[in-house]
This record gives sequence, structure tokens and C-alpha cells, in this order.
Amino acid sequence: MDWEDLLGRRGHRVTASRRAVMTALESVDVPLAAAEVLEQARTRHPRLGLVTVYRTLDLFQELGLVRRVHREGGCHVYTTASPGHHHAIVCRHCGRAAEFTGCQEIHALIQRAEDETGFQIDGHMLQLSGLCHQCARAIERTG
Amino acid sequence: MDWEDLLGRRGHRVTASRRAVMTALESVDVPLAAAEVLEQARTRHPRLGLVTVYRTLDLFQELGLVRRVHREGGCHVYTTASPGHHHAIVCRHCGRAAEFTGCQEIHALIQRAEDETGFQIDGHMLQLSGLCHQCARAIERTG
DNA sequence: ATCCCTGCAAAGACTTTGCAACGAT
DNA sequence: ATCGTTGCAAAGTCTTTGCAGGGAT
Repeated sequence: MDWEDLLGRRGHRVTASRRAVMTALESVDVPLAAAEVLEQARTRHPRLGLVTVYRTLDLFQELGLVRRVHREGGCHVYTTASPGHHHAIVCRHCGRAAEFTGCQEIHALIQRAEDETGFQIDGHMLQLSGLCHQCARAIERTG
Repeated sequence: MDWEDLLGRRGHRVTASRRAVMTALESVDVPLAAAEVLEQARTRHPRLGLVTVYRTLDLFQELGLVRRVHREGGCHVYTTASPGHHHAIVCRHCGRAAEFTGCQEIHALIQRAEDETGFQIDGHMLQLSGLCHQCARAIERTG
């Protein structure tokens, strides 16, 4: 089912703001903070405000359309909650992102974590950090 | 090695504030937010201020004495940490936390990701979500 | 036309910074 | 005596709330 249909069925309206927020999240493969969603979404809908971004992300999360995860440094990031899932690698220097799919290794780890802790684990979010090839070389040169 | 010795060796001082913070964390088996640490610790050291709690928790975290984990609702909670690299999992329902050890599986995944993307990866953030044993059972019973 | 949604401003929650006094070594 | 540490106040970051006008249905 399309997310616009879902909104309609739950009595919510489909607006330009909401389309812009959803498009922003769909256009990148990295989770975005609210302020980053705003920046992205304003390219399509310049009148958009940060408050609306927060409210829209809350709504989308309630409907299961996006997932809210924590980021080191104190703010939350939001990502589309597609059933198929991906992991992101973000360059700490230039922000370039690469996507990395498949997590057989993580499933094994989760299995072990469940055994060790007794928790029933139903989701995971892994983000790798480091330097992309270009930045790693540039930094090597300049010391 | 005792944490007070560790502080000394790294050039940090052992103070009443730091003892009060450490005792507060050790006295409970649930992770505490900074404000909760303050409340606890003031029973032993009434002059303690919130700023010092934050600074002390930061220091302890750098030294690997406490672990900072995220809690739904926007603030961080701190818990005493056993040495070594761990990941924390927090129960989505009651907030109880557990640690699990080792991430050989992640290292294998990182190796593969480096080969595939050309990134030089030097860190990872893994967040598991789920329910602790008690909450999983409670929810099962109530439907 | 209805009433949900939006943007602005302001408030709120959590955390960090500046600085002078204090205290562990 | 030295210099790391503390507490207060103030500032900063992230997020939520109040309200009147605007837009989807």
C-alpha cells in the first residue's frame, strides 16, 4: 500500500509538506536528522518549517512509515522503514555515503546476543564510520 | 584495577564528587540519566551540581568506566561498564539494559564492506532493539 | 464549509561552556 | 604551590507547544 493511501485511510491529509519530507527521506540512503530533512525538503518546498518536519516525522513514525533511531552526539535521525534493509557507511570527512547490503554476520551476532542477554531482539541498526577512499588518501598526503 | 587507581594514573584526581557519582551508578542495576545520578549522589554529597555530574560521566566514559546508552524519550542514561568493547541493548518497554560481548561478526562484515566500498572503516555503531525477557513474557500474556 | 495542518515565536528539556573559587596532590 | 576540579549562571542544541491563518477534503 502506498503511504499516501495509508494517510487517507487514517484520516490524515496528504500535503505538500508531507510529500517533501517523505521525498527527502527516500532520496538518500542515510538516516537524516530533522534539520537535515528540512534542508533537503526545502529544495522542493521552500516554505517548509522545522516544526512541521518534527510533526511530520512523528506522524510517519506512528504510522510505521519511518523509523527513529539515535545518533551519537545527541540528536535523532530518521530513516524510511522499508522492510528490506540496508546499512550505511558515511565518510567522517566529506559525508559521502555508500550503501552496504546484507547482514548475515549480524544475524549471527543477534542470535548470540539473544542467548547471552535473554532479550528478544527484533531490530537492529548498524552504521559504520570511517573515511572514503578519496579522503583517506588526501589525509594521508597532508599528514 | 580499581577505578580510583586508574584516575590517578591518568592524571585525574579522586574527589568526593567523583566518588559520589560512581557510588550512585554502582548502587542500582538500572542505567541512570544524569539528573537521576545527581539525585542519588546528593544523598552522599549534597553540594554536588548537575554540571559536575555531566563532566564526571564524560570522564568516566572516556576511561571506559561507564557506558552511555540511549533511552527513548530523548536523554541518555549511564551504567557502569565492564572493560572491553561491548554493545548495549535497552529494553524498548521497561528500559532495563544488558550488555553483550564481542563483535567478531561485525569485524568480518567490516572487512567485507571495506573490500566492497574502498572505505577505510574505523568505527561502528550498533543498536539493537527488542524486549527483555520479563517484558516479552508480560506482553505475551496480556496480548 | 469544515477542521486538520502549517509556520512563527516562544517555551521546554537536556547538555555544554566561561569563569572565579576551591581542594587534591 | 600547582593546576585539575567544582558550582553557578548563562548559553547552546534539540524538540515541543500555543495560536491564528491557510489548505485538503
